[in-house]
Parts: sequence; structure tokens; C-alpha cells
Amino acid sequence: MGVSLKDIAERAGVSLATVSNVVNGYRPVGERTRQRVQAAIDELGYTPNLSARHLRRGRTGLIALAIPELTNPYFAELAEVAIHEAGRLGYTLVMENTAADHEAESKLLNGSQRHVIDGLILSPVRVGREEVLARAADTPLVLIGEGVHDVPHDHIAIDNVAASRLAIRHLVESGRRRIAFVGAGRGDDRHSAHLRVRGYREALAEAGLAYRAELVAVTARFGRRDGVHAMRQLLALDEPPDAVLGYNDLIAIGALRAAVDAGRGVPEDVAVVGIDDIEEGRFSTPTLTTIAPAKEEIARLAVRRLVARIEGAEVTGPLTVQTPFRLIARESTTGAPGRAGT
Amino acid sequence: MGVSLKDIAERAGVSLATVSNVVNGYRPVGERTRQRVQAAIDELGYTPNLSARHLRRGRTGLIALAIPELTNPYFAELAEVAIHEAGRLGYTLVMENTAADHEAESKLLNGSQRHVIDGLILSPVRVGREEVLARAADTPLVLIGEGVHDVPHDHIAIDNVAASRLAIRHLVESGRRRIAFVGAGRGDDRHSAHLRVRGYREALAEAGLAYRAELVAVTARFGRRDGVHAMRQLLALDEPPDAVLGYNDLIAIGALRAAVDAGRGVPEDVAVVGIDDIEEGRFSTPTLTTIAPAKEEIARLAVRRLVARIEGAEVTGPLTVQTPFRLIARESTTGAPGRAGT
DNA sequence: CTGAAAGCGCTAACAT
DNA sequence: ATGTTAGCGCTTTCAG
Repeated sequence: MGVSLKDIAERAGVSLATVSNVVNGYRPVGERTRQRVQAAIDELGYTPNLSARHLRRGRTGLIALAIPELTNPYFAELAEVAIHEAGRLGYTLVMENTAADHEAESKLLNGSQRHVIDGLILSPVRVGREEVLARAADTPLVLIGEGVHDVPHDHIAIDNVAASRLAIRHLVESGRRRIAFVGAGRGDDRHSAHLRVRGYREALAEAGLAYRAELVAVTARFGRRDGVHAMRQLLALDEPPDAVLGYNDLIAIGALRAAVDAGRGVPEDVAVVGIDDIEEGRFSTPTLTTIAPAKEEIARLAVRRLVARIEGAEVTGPLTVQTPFRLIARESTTGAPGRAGT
Repeated sequence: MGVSLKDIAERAGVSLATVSNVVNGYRPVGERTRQRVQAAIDELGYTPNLSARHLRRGRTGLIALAIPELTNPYFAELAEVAIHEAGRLGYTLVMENTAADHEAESKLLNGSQRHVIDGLILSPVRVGREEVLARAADTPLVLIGEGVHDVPHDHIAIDNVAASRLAIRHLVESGRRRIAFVGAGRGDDRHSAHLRVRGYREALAEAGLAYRAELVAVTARFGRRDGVHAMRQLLALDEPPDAVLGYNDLIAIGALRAAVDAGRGVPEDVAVVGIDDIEEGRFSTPTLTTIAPAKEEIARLAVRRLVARIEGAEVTGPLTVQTPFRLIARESTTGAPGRAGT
């Protein structure tokens, strides 16, 4: 095994507690003693055994970020910020991939990881409000995204109804009249899709446009492939749409590609908008108009809240925080050739 | 705090050791006793405290996967498989983002995480062979990718020279003569780029084509943006290239977009090939021809090797494993409209 | 097949 | 400013 506190204590001729204090700085240590101890640490190459520390402290310093898919750039970008922020606060972030699987989400929620993880940031997809309420774990939980609402936990998300409305308004202003939505959920299992569809409907109503069920395409998942399939069907309609809002950027990019395959011009024949502002959409052909949530803010806030709860700090302010978002108009709706990367 | 072994022992009227044996199954336990213990466990809702277990066992069950960027889909796809495989083997995988930073890689290598992590899978970018040789940590290390060669550690990678050659051969066969490489490294700090450039040069020589330094574009990093910048400069040459091999798919996609911006047809005016086979390239316009490494195999193998070393198993076979790869020809070189998603 | 007890390395309460 | 010590929850000899 490695070098322990005891080894250092013996080498430096001091007690265990003193070494611990040099390492952790909880109590003041005399300058001369500190130097002797530090020298011993350096010579012997001591690093604290974190398992022991965790056992003693009752905390592990690990927090988990559970997302439905790592390969969705939106979550990868979120994770990158979260990892950094966690590190800054002295925590290690463990990524958990739920694969949008109900059991995986449920297990995480109910602390299958108890004693391993001090807290959980979850982006729920399948798990419902009741399950979150009935959760049998005592570690702090922060929710991100729109999967679950109105639960006694911190919750960071954008206002999805408003985001969706902003996107539709942009399409209406550019003269579109037959606007489709791609990526709705089936039944109750995808709450955020419902909210985005709601925004879509509200904005149509505001603009005096009729809602047509055949223009709302359900998809099984949230990938490019799903966007392609759904879009093919929409384009096969007698009266195909002249614009599409994707549930997210990946679906929008799939829709975009399906339009190209079908020989339709984007945006001349059909305009496309997504939600997420993933980097891919800044370099696609055409570049993708999108709703950009403040991703850094979401990730940072989620981590900070969680850590604050873990450390028992007074957390003021409302449980639910709505982070800002904005529309970024690019070629897929404006047609104006932009400069890639912006 | 939670329920401990002691609580279960008292409840079931047995000793600590017996409960431990029911939980771990190291020694046989009488059927009646087992049932009584199991009942107590279920009633009280016991989960083992892993910190204590780790302290006692001297291992944590955590392994780290250190990659230069989470937002590069290639690594995200790799990570997804690695997380799954680690879970299957009873380990938790922690992602570490080195951000292609020398210090971050070096710290990880030298066990700043000692006692936290049982083993490390590293995709080195900045750290060199000497540093890996001089590493001051005793946990097993598995290298992936082409950053470092000829060190006494397991190493999983594709043959980058051969991969690059295959790509160039494909371009030559389709009649290209002025072939550029985008994404070379500057100086010694990016080994895998050197290998890919070497393959490029070898294939040019084989085809009887002259090597021209102005057709090898150096980039600072490996993103879409870098591809765009480099490609702009190549297209501004008096004799611009009629084909480009990108260091990876992201760079190739940037190059592709820059060509479009400059009004060049892809592949009519300039063909584009990447390396990695990220999903994005299956849906871009045009879809991207690429060299596809066996990502699942790389990830799975890396995890398995690492775990085998951690558990002290006999590991047979060579230290370095070269995983297979293949060329996937898509629109960016063939021009033939493909069906998106394949 | 079961029990008693040592001790992994650390922190924190209590002494000095 | 420094030392002593109990004990976090578990695994694992050694005894029976």
C-alpha cells in the first residue's frame, strides 16, 4: 500500500493530528513544524487516501450527472461545463448514462448509488413527477430540463413553451404558414416535448394559423435519424409544410437533410429551426437557425445548487430557476449566407 | 447515517461476519440464517457503504477515462461504450476532461488521483513518451489513440499511417491529383497528426504524386472551426487542392463548409475525407466519406484490459493492439447522392 | 457453518 | 500549538 499519515508523522516526528492539519489546514500549525511535515510529505510522496477520508467524513466528494445520452452534443456541452464547475468546488463529477431508460433513471433516483454519491443532477426523460415525489433516497437532487415539474427539488430549465413560441414567431414573421413540429412524444412519456408542442400551438393561435394534427410528427427518440424519418413523411403529404420546428437541433438537422434528399430547398421551400444551439448547427449546410439556451449557466447553476445543498448551506431564492434563451437566426430560415462558425 | 452491517446483524441476531458473507457470498451460509439476514436487509433497506469497503479492500472500483474533449463526438461515442462496459464489469467509470492540456494530462498520469482511481485509460495529446515512461504512479494505465508509442503499457489504437494511406488511395483512385492534408500539428506536440501526415505522404509517393508543403495545413486544435480556417487558406492558393483529407471528421466538416462558403462544389471541385466516422458525417450535406475505426472495440478492449490488470489477471497477448478500420465512401468524394443515415 | 476481533487511514473531539 | 484517541463500516484472519 501507499504512504499513510502515520508514515509522515513518524518521519517528521510529530503526531498524526498535526500532519492532518498540515494537509487540511483546519487548525493553525507552527511554521517550523509545517515545514518539517511538508518535507516528509514531499520526500515520501504522500497523497491522502480518499476512501478513508470519505468513510470518516461520511461524504465522498462525488456527484453524478445523469443524462439520457452522452452522444447528444447538447448534453456533452453541458457535461463539459459541469465537470469543470464541480472540480472548481472540490468535487468529482461522475457521468451516468441513463440512455433514456426508465429503469436506469429510477435506480439512480432511488439511490442505487447511495454511499457512493453525495448528490445527483438528473435530466429525467421517462421518470414522472410521482416517482420523483416518492423517491427513496436522502441525497440532494437537482433536476435539469423539462422532464418533471412541481417537485420539492431544485430545478434548472428554460421556459420551453416560451422558447418554442419564439421559434414559431420567427417563422411566421418570415412569411411561413404551414409550420410543422417534429419530435413530439407519444402519450405521457416525454414531458418536455409536450411543452414545446404547447408553445408551438400557442404561437400558431396567436398568428391566426390553424393547428393541423398531421403537421405534428411523433418520433421515438431525439436523434438525427428520427428527424429524417419524420420529415420524409411530412414531405410526402399532399400539402407539405413550408417550415419545421424540431424538438431539438439533432432532429432539425435530420429534417434538414431529409429535405435536401427530397430535392427541396432550405429555406426556399421549407425553413428549419431547432432548439439547443449545438456547435454542429453553426457549420451545417445550410447553417441552422436555433433557440440557444444558456447552457453554461444551466450547468454551473445545477452544480452550485447541488453542492450548496450537500454542504447544508442556506439556499435562498426559488427552487425553480428559469435560465435565459435567445433566437439565433441562421441560413436555414433566413437564406442569407452566413459565415460558418457564428 | 444509513443502515450498517451492524444494524442488520443485530436485527437478524447473527454476527457481522455472517451478514458480510450473505452480502458478498465469500463463504457458505446456512440456508435458514441466510433467509433471516436477507429479511433484515430488505426490511431495513441496507446498502453497503462503499467507502468503507474500499478502504478495507484497498480498491475503489473507480476507473477513469481521460479524453481531450467531451464535445468531440468521437470521444463521446467512445465514452458511451466504455461506461457501459465498465458497469458490466462492476466498475464505475469517471470521465476526466484533459482539454488537451499538458498539465492536466501530466497530473492524471502521475496519480494526482491516487487512491481514488484503480486505473486510468488515457488518450494522450500533449504528454510525450518520456513522461509516460517516467510516470510516478502504480495504478494500471491503458493508452488509447496515437499520442504515445513504445511504452510498457497496454495500448489500443488503429494503425494511423495505414488509415491515412487508405483515405488518400481512395482519393487518388477517384482521379484527384492535388490532395491536401488539414490538421497537422506544429512541432512535436501532436503525435497522431504526424502519423496521419506520414500516411498521406507515403500514399502520395506510391501514387507518383509530388508532396507539396503548402498543401499541409497546420491547425491549433481539432475542431470544425480549425477546419474552416485552414481550408480558407488552402482555397486561396494559386493552385487550390482538388481534395482534402482532414485529421478527423470535425476538421473535415469544417473544410467542407468552408468550400461551400467559397462557392466550390463538393466533391466536383474539391473532395473531402475525414477520419472517425462520427454520426454527424452521416447526415451532413454532402455526407462525409470517412475512415471508420472500430470504436466499440477500442472502448471495450481498453476497459477490459484495464480491469484485467487491476485484478491482477494474467494478461496474455501483445501490449499493443491494433484495431481494424475501414473506408466508408459517401457523397463528399463519390458525388453519388446517398441516403442519409448510412 | 458461525463468531470475535483486528485494523484499513483518516478526522475531530478532547486533552495538554 | 500540538498530542491522544475513538471510531467511521467494512473485510478477513483466527477460533471454535
